[in-house]
Amino acid sequence: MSDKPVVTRFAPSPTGTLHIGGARTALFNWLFARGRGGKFLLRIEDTDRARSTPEATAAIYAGLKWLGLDWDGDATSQFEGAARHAAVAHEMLARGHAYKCFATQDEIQAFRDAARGEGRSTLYQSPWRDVAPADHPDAPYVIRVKAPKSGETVIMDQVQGRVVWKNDQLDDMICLRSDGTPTYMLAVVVDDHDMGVTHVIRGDDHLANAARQTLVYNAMGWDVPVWAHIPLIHGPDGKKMSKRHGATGVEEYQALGYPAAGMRNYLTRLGWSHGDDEFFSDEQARDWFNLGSIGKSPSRFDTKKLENICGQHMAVADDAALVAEITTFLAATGREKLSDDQNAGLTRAMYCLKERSKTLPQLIDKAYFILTDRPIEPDEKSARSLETVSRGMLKELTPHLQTVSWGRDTLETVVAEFALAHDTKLGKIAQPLRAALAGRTVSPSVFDMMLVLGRDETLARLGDVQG
RNA sequence: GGCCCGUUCGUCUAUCGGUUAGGACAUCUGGUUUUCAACCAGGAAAGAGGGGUUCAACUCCCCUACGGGCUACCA
Repeated sequence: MSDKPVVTRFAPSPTGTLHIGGARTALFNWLFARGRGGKFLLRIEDTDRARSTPEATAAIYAGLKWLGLDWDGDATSQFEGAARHAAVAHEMLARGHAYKCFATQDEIQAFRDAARGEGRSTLYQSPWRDVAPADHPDAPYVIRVKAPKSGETVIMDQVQGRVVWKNDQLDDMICLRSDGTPTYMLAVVVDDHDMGVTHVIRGDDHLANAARQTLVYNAMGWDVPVWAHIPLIHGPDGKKMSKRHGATGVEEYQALGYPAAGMRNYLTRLGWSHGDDEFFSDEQARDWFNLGSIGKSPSRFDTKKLENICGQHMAVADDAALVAEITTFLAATGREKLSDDQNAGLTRAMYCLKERSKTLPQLIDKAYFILTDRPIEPDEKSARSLETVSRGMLKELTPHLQTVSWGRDTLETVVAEFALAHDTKLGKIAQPLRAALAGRTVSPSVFDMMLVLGRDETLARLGDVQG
């Protein structure tokens, strides 16, 4: 069983956007499969017709695509397998591992109320469990599994270890509803089995379900998959991540401009470790990822660390890839796309932009000088460094720039000597230069801007502010 | 209520019976600097509490506290 090719799956229910916790679950499944030459499948758990929406399904696809988590084959719909699920329920019935229960929901509710009132277990004990078919009424029924009354059910979990339940704690859960539709508990097992899933990696809110689902595997005589129940991601206050904490959906992080590579790295490291390694490539993540190094306790989401990791990824990213990522970012956030000239400029400037930004918006902000055309309209802050004295200095500096050879070293030398000759600090001349070139107080180095802009454009911008 | 899971610096984590309990982010102090980012040097910062087991426990066992999950004809 361990030498079978790995098959993992991500099985979200389409009732909202792709939650950050779901994204990490998907990521772990993807990493595990991709690192072992296995398959990563996507199944949409849409059996709850009332809550499932096509928009949510689209959001899940979009979120996974943004994160770069590609799945094998087409995504499947759980709902479409309803007939197959029902057939399995009836097969369990035929095998004597399930039974028809004619209890009404009112009867069950009354049982639970009474049980709770008396402090007994609220697990429903159906009176129909051992009733012969000949004595069945002609009435609506559900199909329940026959949970063993004694002994125990053991889950060997790659993250949680060995977890044991006394069988009398397991209820005869419903597999087929009275309207003939399958419940989630049945459908997951059938689908995972039919899809050949070898490793079920999911949130630990499903840990207890694993025991109940084992009943179905056993009833059908199917191999139980390898389990790995991973702890949930919490907000900064340790509570389950929710809207109160700010962004919860991956599309929000995309809109905030976190690069996907940084997001993957951060999410991978959240709850999983490989010694002291914090910053790594996708390739390393795939090679290193394993189930045994997943932590057992929930981890808190830390935006500061996310930013730090993202900054490191941007700094080493390929220039063209970053330009492409910015293009999709602008499109995804409904902003105007860049012109060919702007794209070319951005590409030329990328070397000095990427190492000073942690998010895409920060990078775009610093790229202002290359994305804007003359005449530059200085913002309020930068305008302050363009008073009379500064303008005079720029005017004096200009001739020097007309003749110098246009290279980083020579430019630095010229400006430094100019500052020295005027008995002033480099900063005193750099700020007005920055204001003239970028119209902002924050930008790349003035020398980098001059190089990227070129001599003509630089001189033109300097001329613009000299009045 | 019942069952199950968890608990190392503020945060993410390393450690898998013997360490001055390590790293990273954040934070603080210096330095560098042309703004931002970065960089260099240094500081502060942790084993929830209580019992065991052991020559030795963060590490194994038990109890308590706290946090979380499940307990649906939801997924």
